[in-house]
Amino acid sequence: MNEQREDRRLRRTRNLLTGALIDLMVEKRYDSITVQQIIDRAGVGRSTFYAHYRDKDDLLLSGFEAAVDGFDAHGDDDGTVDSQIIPALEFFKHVQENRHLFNALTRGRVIDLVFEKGQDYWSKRFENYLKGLLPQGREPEVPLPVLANYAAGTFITLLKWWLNNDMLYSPQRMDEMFRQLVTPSIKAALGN
Amino acid sequence: MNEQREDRRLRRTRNLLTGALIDLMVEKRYDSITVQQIIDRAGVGRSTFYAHYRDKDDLLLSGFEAAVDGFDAHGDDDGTVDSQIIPALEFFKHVQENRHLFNALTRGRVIDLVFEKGQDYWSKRFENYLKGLLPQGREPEVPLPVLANYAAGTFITLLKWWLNNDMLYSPQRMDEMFRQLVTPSIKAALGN
DNA sequence: ATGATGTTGAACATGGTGTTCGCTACTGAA
DNA sequence: TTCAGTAGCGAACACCATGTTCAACATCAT
Repeated sequence: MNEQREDRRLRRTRNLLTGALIDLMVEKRYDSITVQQIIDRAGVGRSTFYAHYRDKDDLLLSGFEAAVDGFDAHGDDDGTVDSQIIPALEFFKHVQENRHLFNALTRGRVIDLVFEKGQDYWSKRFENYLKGLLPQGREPEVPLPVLANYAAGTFITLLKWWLNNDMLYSPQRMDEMFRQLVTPSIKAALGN
Repeated sequence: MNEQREDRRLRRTRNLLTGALIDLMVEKRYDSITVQQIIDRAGVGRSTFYAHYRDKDDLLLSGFEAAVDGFDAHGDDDGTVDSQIIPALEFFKHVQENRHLFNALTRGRVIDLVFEKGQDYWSKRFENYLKGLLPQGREPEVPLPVLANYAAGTFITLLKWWLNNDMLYSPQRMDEMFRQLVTPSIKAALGN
């Protein structure tokens, strides 16, 4: 009940701060942004900031988590090599919807940190998937961990390129490219 | 003549500082390293540090340039799709020889900055190369800029994986994998 | 109205940065 | 060997960002 309400002021303050940080990240490198600048831009008191967040990084990650919330892999199994494991289309769409945040992350040079986790996660899932796909007793031409890391890395690379080029193509096209690039290599490496 | 001499003390001090920074980067994140820690470890006076370098970043980049000096693409043309453009084997070898520095860069989370430049450079060269390779009037399935960025990105991804896994395989094997992964996709995208 | 909770901003302690300067120690050349 | 020139030293300093504390004020539900 009381937690339910959550006092609109709380949410308002957090939104102001997150918005100010994103604003600033569009303008300058993340490391060069000071807490003072954030609270000035947000019109929020200094102590209020520290009542909500431990430091600048905390604010950043909270904002990011909020934006990623509500995103969960759907796993539409259409039979191709990788669709369930790396839900590329879903993710491209999601990034497009939150382009403001992701652009800021890119400019602020924090995107690497964020995507690193994603790459690890997808790489592991993909490796398990490939393990099941490989015929018994057969050795792939490229070791599975490398192969999995390659696939996840390609996805991240495409995502970065897309963000750095004003999302020139549609999410559908990007997803298509991802598969066009990764599928031949995977098939060749697995030996069929 | 006078520049030739260069007082051994100068070089010694610089080596001490670079070494201390690398030492520290092996232990902790780059941003958490202070100038004080560097000069303590190096046994060098504070003012001496600032006489040589403008700041921490300056020291880092100088050290990196020094290590990359003496490396230049050989371009051994053996007829496969990419050997001249991205001299992967040469680079894997070079990284292995300077593994100390590259490991430190990786742990210090600065590697992204350094490789970003490399990826841009290779991507552009590769795009030009592919442009010449494509039959007149034919459209590739994946746009050339994306394709080039993909190839350069794959190389960087492999390099990072290699560094993060104790250089498990030989430079020759890594080079081989790079080609096994990239070649099928390139061929498929170019339509042959 | 009242208590609970959120906000404010000044003041403060702390710690890193980069500069200055008088002194010492070493170097290479004659 | 001598000596002028150069490099290194480190204490002291001004500056600035961080994160904490606190007393006063604002807002809301009941």
